[in-house]
Amino acid sequence: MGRKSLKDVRSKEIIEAFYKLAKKEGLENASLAKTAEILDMNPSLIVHYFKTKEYLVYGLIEYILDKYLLIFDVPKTIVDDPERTLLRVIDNIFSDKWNKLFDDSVSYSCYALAFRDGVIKEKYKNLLDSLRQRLIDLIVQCNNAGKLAVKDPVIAADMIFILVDGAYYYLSLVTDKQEYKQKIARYKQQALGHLQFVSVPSLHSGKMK
Amino acid sequence: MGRKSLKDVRSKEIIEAFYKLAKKEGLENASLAKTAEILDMNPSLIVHYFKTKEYLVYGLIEYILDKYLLIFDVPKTIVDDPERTLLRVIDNIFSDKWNKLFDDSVSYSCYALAFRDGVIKEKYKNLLDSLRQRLIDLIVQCNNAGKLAVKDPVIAADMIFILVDGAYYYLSLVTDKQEYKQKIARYKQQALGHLQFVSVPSLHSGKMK
Amino acid sequence: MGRKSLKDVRSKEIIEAFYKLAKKEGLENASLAKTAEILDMNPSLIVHYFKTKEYLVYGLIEYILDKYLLIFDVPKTIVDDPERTLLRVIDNIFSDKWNKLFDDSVSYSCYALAFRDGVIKEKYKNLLDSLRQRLIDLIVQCNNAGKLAVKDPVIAADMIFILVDGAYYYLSLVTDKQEYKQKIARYKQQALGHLQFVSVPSLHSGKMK
Amino acid sequence: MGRKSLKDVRSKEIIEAFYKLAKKEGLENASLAKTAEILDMNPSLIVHYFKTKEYLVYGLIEYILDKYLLIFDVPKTIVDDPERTLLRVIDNIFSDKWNKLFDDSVSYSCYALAFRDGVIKEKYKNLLDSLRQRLIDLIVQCNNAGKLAVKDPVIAADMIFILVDGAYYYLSLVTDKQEYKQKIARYKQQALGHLQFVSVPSLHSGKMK
DNA sequence: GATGAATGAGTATTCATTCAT
DNA sequence: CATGAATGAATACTCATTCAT
Repeated sequence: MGRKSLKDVRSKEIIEAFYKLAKKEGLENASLAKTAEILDMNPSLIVHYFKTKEYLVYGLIEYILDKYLLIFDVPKTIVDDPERTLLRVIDNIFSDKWNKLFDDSVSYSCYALAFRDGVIKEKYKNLLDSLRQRLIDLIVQCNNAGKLAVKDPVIAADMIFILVDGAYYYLSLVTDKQEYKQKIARYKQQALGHLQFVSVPSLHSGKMK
Repeated sequence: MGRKSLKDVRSKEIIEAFYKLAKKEGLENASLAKTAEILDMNPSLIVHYFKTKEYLVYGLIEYILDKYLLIFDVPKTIVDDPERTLLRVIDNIFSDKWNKLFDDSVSYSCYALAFRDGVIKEKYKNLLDSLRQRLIDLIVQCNNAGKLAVKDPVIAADMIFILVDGAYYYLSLVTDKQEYKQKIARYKQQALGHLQFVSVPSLHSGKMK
Repeated sequence: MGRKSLKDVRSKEIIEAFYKLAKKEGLENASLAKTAEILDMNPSLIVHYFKTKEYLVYGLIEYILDKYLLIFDVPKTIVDDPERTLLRVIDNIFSDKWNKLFDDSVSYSCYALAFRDGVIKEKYKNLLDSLRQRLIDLIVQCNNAGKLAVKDPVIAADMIFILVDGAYYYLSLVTDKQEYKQKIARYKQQALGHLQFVSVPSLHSGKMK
Repeated sequence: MGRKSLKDVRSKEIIEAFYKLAKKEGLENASLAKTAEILDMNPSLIVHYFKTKEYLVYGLIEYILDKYLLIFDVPKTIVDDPERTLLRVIDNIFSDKWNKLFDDSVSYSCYALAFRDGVIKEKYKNLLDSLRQRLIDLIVQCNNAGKLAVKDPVIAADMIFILVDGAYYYLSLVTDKQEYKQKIARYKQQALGHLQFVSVPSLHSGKMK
């Protein structure tokens, strides 16, 4: 597909610097000027690439939302086994690594923007729905393979994500490691409860990579 | 000696104007200057009462968090009946009025602040925990009254709030009224599922006001 | 003379706090508000005592200038011996203690004010002239006592103070202790050179307290 | 690439306006905003060139200190004659023009800053020392040319500048022209006294321009 | 593609001061 | 005597953006 244009490279560089900055100082304090300083470039150059700050924020949000899709990343070796894939996805969601992928402050700040910016709102809605859709697909596959007996995969997927979002909302405030571990395990169990396994699965199969 | 203290009155006035502004333009765009303009007062007067913007934000957050406790407001007539009270609280949580009490943008923006400000973080943690505690108390009362048979009220209360927070996270993006209604009903049902009613309660008692 | 009025006590308290503040943050950054905070009092109270900031500054300057007259403080035991008194005064001027009496930053800042404020200018002029006059008086006494043979006491006194002011101007920048000691000794010697002693005095007699 | 750099030109323009302002209203009342207004430019442009007010003050101090070196400016015609050059330098120092080069208020205000700002302190120390060094060099040249017989040029130069700084400290308060003239002449004579001329020089050669 | 000049609006905060109590 | 309310002007600085080169 040819080499990436300088524009793409630069743009990503800028977005990443902007994200880093937002992580450190809060999205509301992340400015073009500071971003440019980090990159040792002229602020006008950022404008050159993004036209306005608004577009840079859009870029940031896409950058963040893209990360969400990583929950569905599973080792190639299990990709053909829907049950193990599904379990691995659930593992991913409730893993530490997953939680660390996002900066809580930036995430909620971006989410807050959705309510005053239609473009952002749509991006988020699309993401949340496509996350659900992919989970639905997985459940259906498992159903078809006789591994699951989920009556309404749409509802099941929705309930699982409701659980996940509510779980992280609370967990993000929990500092005690023991408490955190205990609670996340419980939430995960609840999530699994929404999937009717035909036989008890080899739990945590995802770890066998 | 000294002039009559207007501190409480004025402070509340300012916080409310600040909140109104944040609702309209976003928390990150709500400034002391604009707030003062709304109130037709000098910006320095706000500083006189709040010292710095930070403290005004603290004030705002307390103002918002206080509203959360309104879920537990039930008519005096049912306050002695733990079962009806509990049902009414669940009704409150999933009611439209409740949802409208909060501005989503401001809520998530404030929540985002918790991750870079220990004081705010603590305020939120305290709130979320005291919400849970009050629900636990209610459940225990119902248990004692023989209306519920909840084995672990702590876990039940936690699970219900996880559900609520996750639910509103998603619902806040749902614009279609039909879809909204349908989903919220399902989430409510799930919440009720965490409470083991001894006999089927007269549902939606909350509507009897 | 009765007891000191509260007004005098308070005023002095305020001036001292203001001086302390100016020492720490610079005169240009010393404000009524900060001064009041140090004293844990209401800013309006300072205004109550001093009417405006200008008068507080006048107060500060008088407070500082009064300190200058301490050079002429000598032990009672030698006050009747003009030669020993004179030597002691010279000692005082070039002593460490003397130098530490003044904060350089505040001193020069105050002096700078003299050029845009007639009242301050006059205060300084009066001080510098009265310092000279007192030195003149001492020299004349010594002349009369046959200890000195200074032809023109007026010029001698003036030259000594010129030396002192120039010396401290430079010395205030010298951080090396060795260099400081060496230079101040030389300047003192120069100052003494302006006084024609009839017989070699017992040097540093001032230390014999 | 990039626009033509106006940095040097603009910076000087700004510093000069700032100095003018400080002369008129006092350094402590000289603000970026007022400076910008004088220049009919936006305050943020000053920040563009100086980053913070602190750096503008540094610029001002350098601007002032540079002026001091003008004492050593002598006509080309006498630059090869060390004795005449030296005399001319002494003339410069005690000339009216010299005195008028500096605004007393701004000078002492800047000097006051040295005691709370290491950078400024160093700048001043460097200046005072390099002034001394240049005078030392001149004296040594005169010594070598057999015009002077100064035993310790280092001390001589130091003493002369001590005299100068002390002299101007007092003179800046003297308003009576007659008194001023008389005193400055005396101080100059004292300064010359530190230089051992082998033969009586043609005094005031500096006036022969 | 990149830099620096320039703008103009905006920020939180500080200040001295006045006035009512 | 002392406090707190209130003002209005001022501060340094930041910001996103535009434009010339």
